[in-house]
Amino acid sequence: MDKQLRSLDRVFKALADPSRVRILGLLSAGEICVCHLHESLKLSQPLVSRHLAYLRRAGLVETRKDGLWVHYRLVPAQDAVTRTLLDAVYHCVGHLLIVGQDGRRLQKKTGCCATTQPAPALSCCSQPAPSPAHN
Amino acid sequence: MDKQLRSLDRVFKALADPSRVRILGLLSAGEICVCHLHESLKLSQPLVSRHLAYLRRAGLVETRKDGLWVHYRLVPAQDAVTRTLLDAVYHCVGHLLIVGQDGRRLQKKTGCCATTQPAPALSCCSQPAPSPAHN
DNA sequence: GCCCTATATGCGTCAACGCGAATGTAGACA
DNA sequence: TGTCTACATTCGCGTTGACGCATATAGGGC
Repeated sequence: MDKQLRSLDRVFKALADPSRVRILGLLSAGEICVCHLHESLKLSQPLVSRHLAYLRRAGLVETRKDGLWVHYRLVPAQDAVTRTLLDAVYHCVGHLLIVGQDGRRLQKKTGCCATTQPAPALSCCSQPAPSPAHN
Repeated sequence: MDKQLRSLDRVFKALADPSRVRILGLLSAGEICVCHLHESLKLSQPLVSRHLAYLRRAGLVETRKDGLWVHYRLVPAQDAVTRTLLDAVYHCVGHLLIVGQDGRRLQKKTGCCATTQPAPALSCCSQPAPSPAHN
């Protein structure tokens, strides 16, 4: 298969699961450790860990180890085309109500290992936004 | 599951296959009948038909019957968020070399039932573009 | 060394896909 | 009515993926 197409396909396949989309929605605000992810998403730890492994294999996230904790963060897109795509994806995911709820749950847990800043303002897409992440 | 999330998930799952991505790449230039699609893509007719059915179920394409022919075209996104996303997707897909090749093969067949106009100029994403669709 | 916590990974099961091959259906035309 | 063309669908098989459950690994503190 074409190399470009395979690369794009990896991205789309990584996005083709609602749990992974929610994970990316949280990560688009900054790096987060696994325990905060699985608590905020109300998903089991092995499930989140496997989805994170999938995203890692797809090249969408990378890790930073810090003692017992592993912090996940988004990987900046390599080329301009992918960057344009992922910008739009993360932007749109930020509009999801459920991601806003996840973000609010995350903020209540934050403090020990997350360095999440409030989600960036989403100005375009004139749409009833979930007024993300300000509980 | 959240309704918004389920809707977005349908889109991402529809994109999670290289054949469907190529189909959408061709359709982003205008409506095309099934026979031209499967010839341009060099994929079997049943295979293309099934992927088109998948895209139809996902709400990404719609059909127009014209005698024996069935013309497929993209469905405009319902809400602003999805529109932003799909604009970026179709734009990026248009940058794929293989989609440019598909488009050139399509142009050679066009004449009887396709109303394909040359792909719209892709100006952003400063990237070695496939200089799409001008054989 | 032991134990605890955070994370990752096997294993088994079930459902969803992807695809080729064959077949079905529907419209056009004689 | 028969036939041809364009398209859709069914069947069968192999692969991938999502998930729960259990278990392994790895680092920190004692």
